[in-house]
Amino acid sequence: MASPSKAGAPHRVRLNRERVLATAIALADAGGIESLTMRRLGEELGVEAMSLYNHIANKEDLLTGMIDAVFAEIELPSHSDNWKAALRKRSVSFRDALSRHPWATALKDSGTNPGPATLRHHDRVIGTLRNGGFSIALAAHAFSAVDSYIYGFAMQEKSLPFTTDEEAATMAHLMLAQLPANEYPYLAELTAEYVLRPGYNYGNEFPFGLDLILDALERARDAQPAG
Amino acid sequence: MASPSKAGAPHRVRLNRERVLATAIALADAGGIESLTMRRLGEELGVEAMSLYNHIANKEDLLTGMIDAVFAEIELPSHSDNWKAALRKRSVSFRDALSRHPWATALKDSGTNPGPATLRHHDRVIGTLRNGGFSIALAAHAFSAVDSYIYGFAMQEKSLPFTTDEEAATMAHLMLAQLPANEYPYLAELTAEYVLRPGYNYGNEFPFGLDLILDALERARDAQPAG
DNA sequence: ACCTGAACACCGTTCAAGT
DNA sequence: ACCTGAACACCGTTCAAGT
Repeated sequence: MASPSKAGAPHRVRLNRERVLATAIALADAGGIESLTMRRLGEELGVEAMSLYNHIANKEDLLTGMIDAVFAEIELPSHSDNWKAALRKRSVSFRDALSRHPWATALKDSGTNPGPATLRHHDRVIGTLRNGGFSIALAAHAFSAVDSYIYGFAMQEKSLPFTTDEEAATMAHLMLAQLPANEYPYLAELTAEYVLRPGYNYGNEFPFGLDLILDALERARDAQPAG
Repeated sequence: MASPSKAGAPHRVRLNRERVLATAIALADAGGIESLTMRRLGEELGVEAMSLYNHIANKEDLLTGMIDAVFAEIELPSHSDNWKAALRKRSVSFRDALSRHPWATALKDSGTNPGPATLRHHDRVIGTLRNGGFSIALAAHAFSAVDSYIYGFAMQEKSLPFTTDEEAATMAHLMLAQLPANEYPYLAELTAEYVLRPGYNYGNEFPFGLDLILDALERARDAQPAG
């Protein structure tokens, strides 16, 4: 009544790039990246698919924008923390973001240019290392090592055929039953005695590798010739 | 002439699953995974797309088979080497395989079941760690850490918008020119003083992270309570 | 047993036409 | 300036029909 729009008429909020990106991300989160089509995205926004092209150049532009929006969610390394604590916090935040948006892991494809949030993120990570006493070369090595680990972990986590603990147990039981134990003895052992333990969750493996790498980087940093 | 097939008639080799998989892999290697369509694959094999369904269940089955074929290319860890040397060799071989078939990196999607080559590979890696003195839990940690790093590295490498050194230099110059140096100072520094050095190649970063992780795993192994 | 042609329900994207 | 309907060139997959 207070609204100037006619009663019963669909309250159509003006379309813009941000709303298109946010809705696309929500669709990909809910149904996987393969469920994100221009027609479905239009429908979700109460508009024909063709209207989307007034706000994005094409589907690749849409995907690039979605990736940059995910990077914008990552907590930047704090200047007040020391490099290791700062990098650890942002790494956990990075992995959380990839966990919320699993499709982002595989989408970093060739030719997709980094957006502003991505560039800011990279700049801050490198800055954290440089200010923490890393040489340029060692900072480049460290950046590559940590981010490779995070991306790869997120990808492996995504490729697991289960998410909850109960599903994992069911799945592992099933796999174990199918695995010829004499053909894959070590896999069978690991599944039976590790994966099938109550409370197992692959996600819990993340901190081990992260701290392994951060501790090793600290040693490499300390071993640098004094500059 | 010596052939029993009629002159001029297309020499049609009998279709089978292996030939379908091999041709699909060649197509994906050459033109990217998005260029692999059932119709194009049929054409390449001299057959209508519909005929493929006599040898594969559907496209997902095709992709699963392709992934397993990539795993079959990876050098299994050798029993004669010690765990570290064996794991290092297979890790380099793993990365090489992902480098030859970049599409395989992103394809490990949820729901895709591991094939026999994949299972054998996993079994041998875990076996190498167990025989090298790793507890079950530490073997699981180590497996996750190393393979996450390899996958993530391959993905980052794939997402670079260049492959050769000259392309990299051109690209970096371009990026540097576009980067507002006062907005992304550390990124600008790293690009100017590291990436733009002659001979830079992101792929060369691989051994640093790999050895960082393997050395750290050795320390973790040695720190285990004697069993 | 294997291959094919036609058909179905989808895609991303263009373009002229509407308001 | 933004939205739409019709159309184009594609997809994966089914099914009955051929050999």
